Order: sequence, then structure tokens, then C-alpha cells
Amino acid sequence: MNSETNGRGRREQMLEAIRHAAISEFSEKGFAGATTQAIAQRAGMKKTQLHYYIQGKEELYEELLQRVLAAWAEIIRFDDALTEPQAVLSRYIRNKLHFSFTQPALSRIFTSEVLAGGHYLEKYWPQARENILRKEQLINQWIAQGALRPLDARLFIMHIWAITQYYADFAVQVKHMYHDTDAAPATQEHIIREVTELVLRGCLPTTAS
Amino acid sequence: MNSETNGRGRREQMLEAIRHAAISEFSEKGFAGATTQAIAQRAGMKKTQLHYYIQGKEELYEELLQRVLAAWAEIIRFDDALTEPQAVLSRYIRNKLHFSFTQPALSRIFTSEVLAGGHYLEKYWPQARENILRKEQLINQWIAQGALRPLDARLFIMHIWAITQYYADFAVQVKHMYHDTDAAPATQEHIIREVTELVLRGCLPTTAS
DNA sequence: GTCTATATGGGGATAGAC
DNA sequence: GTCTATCCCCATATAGAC
Repeated sequence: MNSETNGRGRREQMLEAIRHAAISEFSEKGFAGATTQAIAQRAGMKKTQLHYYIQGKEELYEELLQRVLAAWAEIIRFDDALTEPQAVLSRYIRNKLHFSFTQPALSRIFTSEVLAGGHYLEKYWPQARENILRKEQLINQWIAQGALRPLDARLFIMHIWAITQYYADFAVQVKHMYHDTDAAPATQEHIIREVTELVLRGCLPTTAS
Repeated sequence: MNSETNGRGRREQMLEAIRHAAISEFSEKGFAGATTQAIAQRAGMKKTQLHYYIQGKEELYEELLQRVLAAWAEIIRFDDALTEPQAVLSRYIRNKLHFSFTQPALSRIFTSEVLAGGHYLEKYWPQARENILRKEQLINQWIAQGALRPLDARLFIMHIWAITQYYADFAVQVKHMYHDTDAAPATQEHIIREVTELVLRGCLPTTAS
């Protein structure tokens, strides 16, 4: 059992610890404000040790950005096996919210990058545009079929994205809104239900059977 | 005409230029990532000149944070003169969106601060909680009267906030979604209509007359 | 009020001992 | 692989000439 085979490699274990720490640091401070010093400290190592494992601050950041994009590419697409708008949209909302709940810091890195101007996302926009255009076409089909009320499909998609992303970016705000209050914090399932209900009622035709 | 009376004071003019520059810098880089060097450059002055006018980076930041909070406190409250849910919510959505459109960078400072953990907002949360609780009560009254469908009022308010804030925080994303596309970018009025329609349909009772 | 110069601290990154 | 020591750059902020 050499150093390459115990666990999945000591090096990879260290890198995972580093990535975990970096996700927190980058999501809180942004790329410019994050320091390798702080990342090292969060990961429980010295700065020099960190620099032994990573190529540089920028490479680490880009790798993590790619992680969010890759995860979203998997999670966020409309499920082709489903045809009913209710089913497709419900699943989309559930998946996106689940990601915001389980990977809030990773989600926030994207937001932080967009706030900074999104220069590290140059290569990402075309693909994101394609994705939204495909969703738009499907939604417009639904509208033509009378399955959805007439609406601006592109804005509609962005609005769903906005609400679901909110629970990652503003988790601190949400928490404070339940602090020192009679009401117990909303559960994830409850939030999923409320968001889904709001969106579906907002887009279904008034003449729904 | 001494130096205190021309314009509204040279000092105040300089400070406004500094604040304008600082809003951009802080909103893009966050507090940790922003530099007084860059703020000075954006404001068209030397760093030493900047430090002659401001007390420090932190004081400048806190002043601007206070600006957003103060502006929102004015703009965001439910209009007591209105009683119909449709009218109150429409006006709220319009005002909040208008602020996102006209003061996007200032809006983003709040988001950036929340991402960073919101430590500079400690004194703000109690008041924000009060505001949301008051809105919550009114909405629950509407629900009791049958003017709104049953829903979680607190989450509902946060969802409206999320959608309207989106147009400030993710303006870059919105822009890219219309880049290289047949469709012309959505106008502000169009966005206001679409958001309002989505929210109102999402919360009004199905038996609406 | 505005500049040059500087004090002091921390940043990313590497060299080289162990 | 991990440490100490160090390089070089840039940060905030101030002192003091003009």
C-alpha cells in the first residue's frame, strides 16, 4: 500500500480540504478579497504548505467556478422525460433549491463573480444563453398549446433562477428574519412547496382545469 | 463668495465624487477586495488626496451601506394609503425594481456585504425584522379576508425581494442573456409588468372576481 | 489642498533547510 | 512534504514640503 493507494491519495485528500476552505473564503470575500493565507488557515495548514498543493490563487478560483457551472449544467436542465409544465418546473425548482441548500457557499461564488463583473465567466455565457434559449422554446410551446398563460419566457426563467438562488446568496438574511421571532425557521421542504406554488400559480392559465 | 458657498462647497463636491467611485469599487470587489487606490483612481484623484477627504476605508464603506439602508427604508415600505393587495404589492414591486434599475451598484453593496457574512449589518437586522413582520401581518389580514390565497407571508415577501434585487445583482447576467440574440433587451417597464403579473397571479385567490 | 516620500503591514509566491 | 526565511509588490495611512 503505497502513498498513491491509501484512501484515494493523500494529495487528493489535502486538495479536497483546500477546496472546501477556498469555497468558504472565495464566497465570502470574492476573488479579490480572498487571501491564500486565510484559505490555508481554514484548511488547517500553513500558507507555504497550501502553495505546495495549488498552482496559484487564480487557478484554484477558476477550478471552483467550473465546479458550480458543471454542477448546474447537470442539475438545472429541464427533464426531457417530463412533458407537463407543472412536472418540469417543479423538478427544476426542487433541484435548484436543493443545490442552494446543500452547496450554499459554492453557489455564492458564482454570485460573487457576477458582482465582480463576471470576467471569469466569459466562456460560460454562450452556453448559458443556449440553455436559456432551449428552455424558452419549450415554454413558448407550452404557451402556444395553452398549457401556460402568455408570458415573457426568458424573464420567467430568470425569475425562477432568482428566487432559487436567493436561498444561497441571502441565507444570512433569511436566518436573521427568523431570529428572535415566534415562528420557527422554514424547513427546506416548506420553502420548496411555497416557491413551487408561487411560480406555478404565477404561470398557469386562469382557465386551468 | 468664499469657499463654503460656491456650489454646495468644494469639499462636498469632492466627497460626492469619492462616494460615486467608492460605490462602484465596493460593489464589485466587496469591502475586503476594494482598495482606496482604485477608489481614488476612479474618482480621478491621487490616493493621498482621497485620504485627505475621507476618514478611512471602513468609515466610507459604512456610510455607503447606511445609504442603501436609508434609501430602502423610504422606498420599500408598504404604502398605507393603499388598501388593495394588488395596489400595495404593485407599488412595492415597482419601487424596489426602480431602485435596482437606477442604483444597481449601491444595491449590490448590500448583497456583497451579506455574502461577506453581514457583520456590518448587525444593527440593521432588528429593524429589518420589524419591517417584515409588519408586512407579514398585513398580508395575513388579506388572507383572512380572502383577498389573498393562503400562503407563507414571510417567505412571500422575501421572494418578491429576491426577484426585484436580482435585477441589480445579476444585471451582468441579464445583459448576457440578451447578447447575440434576436430579442431586444427587455425594457424596465416590461420587466416591471412581468414581475408584477407573476407575483400577483401567484398570490391572488383562484376565485378572484 | 495637493503633492512626494515614507512608515508599516500584509499579499502571493518561492528557495532551501530539514 | 513541511517548515523558516525571504523576495517583491501593493495595501492603508500619514508626515511634511510646496
